[in-house]
Amino acid sequence: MGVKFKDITDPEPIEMNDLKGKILTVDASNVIYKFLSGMRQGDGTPLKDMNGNITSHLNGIMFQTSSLIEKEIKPVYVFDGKAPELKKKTQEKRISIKKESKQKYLEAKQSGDNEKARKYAARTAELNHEIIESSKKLLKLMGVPYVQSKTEGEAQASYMVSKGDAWAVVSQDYDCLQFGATRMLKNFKLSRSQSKNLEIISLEKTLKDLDLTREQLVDVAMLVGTDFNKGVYGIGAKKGIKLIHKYGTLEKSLEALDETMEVDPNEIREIFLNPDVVTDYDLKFRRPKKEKLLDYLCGEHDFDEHRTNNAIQKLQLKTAQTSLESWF
DNA sequence: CGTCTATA
DNA sequence: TATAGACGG
Repeated sequence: MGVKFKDITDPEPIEMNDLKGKILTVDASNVIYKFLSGMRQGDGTPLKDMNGNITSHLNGIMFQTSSLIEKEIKPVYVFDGKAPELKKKTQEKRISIKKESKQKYLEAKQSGDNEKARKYAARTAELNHEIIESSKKLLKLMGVPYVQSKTEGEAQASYMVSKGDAWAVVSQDYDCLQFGATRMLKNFKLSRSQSKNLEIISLEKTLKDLDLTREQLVDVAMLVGTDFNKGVYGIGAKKGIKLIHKYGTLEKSLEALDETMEVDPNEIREIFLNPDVVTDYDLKFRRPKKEKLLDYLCGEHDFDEHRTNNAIQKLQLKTAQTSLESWF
């Protein structure tokens, strides 16, 4: 879920058009999860091919990415590696919520309550090996770059932005700021109220507004609670900032509160400030493999040929231009 | 979630 | 041009 920093950031509105020509890093598990949970029919059943394979994620990746590239926005997908040990508790909690949801989904479906069924079905979405591998295969055929992180996708995606190799990270998760992303885009989506509430948060502005260093922001996060520690009961973002302003560090704040932390703060600092990242990534957009895409999506997974061809066209249009750009 | 279509 | 609904696989 990330840190609860909604109240202390000051996002600025931004238009989809302003992203023209920009490379954006996207936490792949994040978007794939959204496709898996959102792209369902009335009773909560996801999109499937005739063999029963789930295809919601392939549909989402294909049609979202092609539309972005048509708008000259270049998404780079960043896949999760191994999560830090400290995240175990957060992960276990998620698994138990998933189990509960599965039960409630089955109950609702049994009783014919479609609305409830759909709601709980969305929470049962699972990013298994097959989902991840099929997503990577599709991206490769599309000519869209992806990066396999060693650690958390969010950390790698943020690192690439901090290096200036990408312009912003697409995320709903404030962790990106602790990870050092200079810009994060919130409410990024294409359909419906597109760009209606698209927002950008600047790390520099955030730190300046709050009068904190990034190191101190991480300390505030630990007081509030992160995916890696529980946080102090009763301390939210605003109180956390006051404490760090007053005492300077997490340790001194804890001492003043007469509180202790269950884990070594330095271990969490390391996760946020010095994550194990890949540095030799390749962000080149390539020409889509048209025939293989048609084979894969229409042949293997029963996608509509006309719609698929349309999307491939959008990919081709821009890749032609982007490869041309690289000559200058 | 994202597309296309109907409707005003 | 903007919004609502049906559908995608």
